[in-house]
Amino acid sequence: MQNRALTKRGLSIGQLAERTGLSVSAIRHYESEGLVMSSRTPGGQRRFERSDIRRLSFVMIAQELGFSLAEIGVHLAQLPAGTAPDITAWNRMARGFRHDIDARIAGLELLRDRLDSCIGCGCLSLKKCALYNPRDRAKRFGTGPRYLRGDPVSVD
Amino acid sequence: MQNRALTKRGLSIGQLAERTGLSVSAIRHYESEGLVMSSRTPGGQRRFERSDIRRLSFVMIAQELGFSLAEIGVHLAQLPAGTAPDITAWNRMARGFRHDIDARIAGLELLRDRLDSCIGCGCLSLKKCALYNPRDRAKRFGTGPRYLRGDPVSVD
DNA sequence: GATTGACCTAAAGCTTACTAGAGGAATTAA
DNA sequence: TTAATTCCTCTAGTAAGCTTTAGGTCAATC
Repeated sequence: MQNRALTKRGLSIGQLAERTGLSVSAIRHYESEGLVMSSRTPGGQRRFERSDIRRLSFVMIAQELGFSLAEIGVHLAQLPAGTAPDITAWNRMARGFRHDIDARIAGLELLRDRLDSCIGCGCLSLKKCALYNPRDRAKRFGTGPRYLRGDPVSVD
Repeated sequence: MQNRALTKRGLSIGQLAERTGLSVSAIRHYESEGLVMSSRTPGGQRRFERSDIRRLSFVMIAQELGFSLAEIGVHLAQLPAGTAPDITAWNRMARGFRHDIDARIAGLELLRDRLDSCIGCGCLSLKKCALYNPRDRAKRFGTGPRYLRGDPVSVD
């Protein structure tokens, strides 16, 4: 099978995998999660658009930034599905995403600074420490169940 | 059972849970991962030190910053186990941790800036884009399998 | 001394993000 | 046309970080 050629209107899942560096199974998974869509050949095989390369590249970048697939999906939902989004659509989306990134970084910096002034200062009392104010806690990254309680916590 | 009183030399797991805001099961899990240690009563129940409150608080903070339990364990391993660490030990540990936080934030900022100049600029070509240089990719946060290939990726 | 609540262990379940394998059909190169 | 690929759909498994449940024990109070 040729690497470069488009398989008669559209990319096969294998070609898309090669272009993005993702595995075939990962792409199928992303499709099942609604991050990309595909049409089907009469035989039932997936065909993707060229613009899906960019879509999936965005997914990879956003993941590296610590966003979950669900969060990424929210942003991608702003782009037209099926057709190649134009510059305006991409830019609008990118701006919204950048906003989220900034918020995430700001949250990290805040926690870092608080850590500095609480544990780093040597007081060790942690009493009334800003770090333990649950209301201000930055949202956790990563996956898995997070049943962190919002209850006030007493620390010596 | 009294909330405030120490259960005859040491905190029970329930008391520790109450003080930290963690669940009992989470603390048991952390112990199984080596993040805290406990002694046992003649009857087999766990007893923790007061200093474990701070230890677990540190775990919570570090998690919120996006570190895995394994990574957190590496930092905590520098503190003496069983006894309350002194200010010097805490500060040494906090400095090392702060270094990791800074690295993490720097990585995020780098990716953010690259996103700006690649997707955000409107060029949409992504050709030779710095973001797709796998060597520079920041390590992903979160858990789960990451089989991101290091192969060069071709993007239209 | 009995009851009640806290605790114990061990095993299984849940979520996210995938991978791997089985069994079979569609494409494509020769 | 045939053989080699690639692709398809399930189903099941993996890792991290816990929770839940089951069946039973300990400890503090009435």
